[in-house]
Amino acid sequence: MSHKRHSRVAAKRRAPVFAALGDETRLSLVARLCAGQPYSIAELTQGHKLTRQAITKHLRVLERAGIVHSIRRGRESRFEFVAEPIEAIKEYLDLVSEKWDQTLTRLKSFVED
Amino acid sequence: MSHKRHSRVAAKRRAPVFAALGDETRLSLVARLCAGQPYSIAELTQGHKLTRQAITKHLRVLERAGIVHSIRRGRESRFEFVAEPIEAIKEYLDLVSEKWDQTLTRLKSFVED
DNA sequence: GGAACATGCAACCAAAAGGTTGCTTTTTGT
DNA sequence: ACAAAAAGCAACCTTTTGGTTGCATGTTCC
Repeated sequence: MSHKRHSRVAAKRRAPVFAALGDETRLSLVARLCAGQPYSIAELTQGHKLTRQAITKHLRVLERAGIVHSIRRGRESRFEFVAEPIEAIKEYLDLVSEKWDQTLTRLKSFVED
Repeated sequence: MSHKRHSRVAAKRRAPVFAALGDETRLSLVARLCAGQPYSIAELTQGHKLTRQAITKHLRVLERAGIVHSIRRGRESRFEFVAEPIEAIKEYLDLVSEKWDQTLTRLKSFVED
């Protein structure tokens, strides 16, 4: 199980994760959920100007991207944060930065010649 | 100029950056561009099944998000990578992870009691 | 000057996104 | 048993997205 292969497989799943984070409302949901406690839809709707149904849709988007996970508990469904997908794209962004930094370094040494 | 204020100002710009990365085609463009050299639209179109116009649109999306920057040089417009926006969302994701880790730690110590 | 190249611009199109409203179903608490 | 709470389901609407084709404009180079 090479690292390379791992990131290749994960590659297809990256765009949806970025896309899921590409919305202010969903970013604020993530901000609340990553604090740890699971929240019900009704609770998560609090503070937003949107309807419960709209929030539900956003939560499903996050869920499809794997960023969040829901379990029905009684009459409410509780959503909780899942760290892996975000860790994965962080690693990806690290690669991008690294690649860029290498370029800068190379450029600098070229100028210094 | 507090750190807090800096990230508050940047906050509005975060979602568009994530959104811009939420597409396979654009991710692959970023992957090419972060290697350092500027590329023309025609060059960036190579290897994609899409038309030049489609690629142009994707590049404009990246540009609006600040991830990329274009300068007209003669008859071609050369696009080059800009690192800041991606650095910014990396920092943001670090905060999310950190918040989550704190929760795990708190949870663990609770269980241990 | 004119052919070939690189883009820009615009109209158009289908599908997806982001919302809403309205109604049903499941659970709870008294 | 029943009212209220929480969520699911579905239809509908508007705007955005991702793509196309067709044509105009600006540059290069011989």
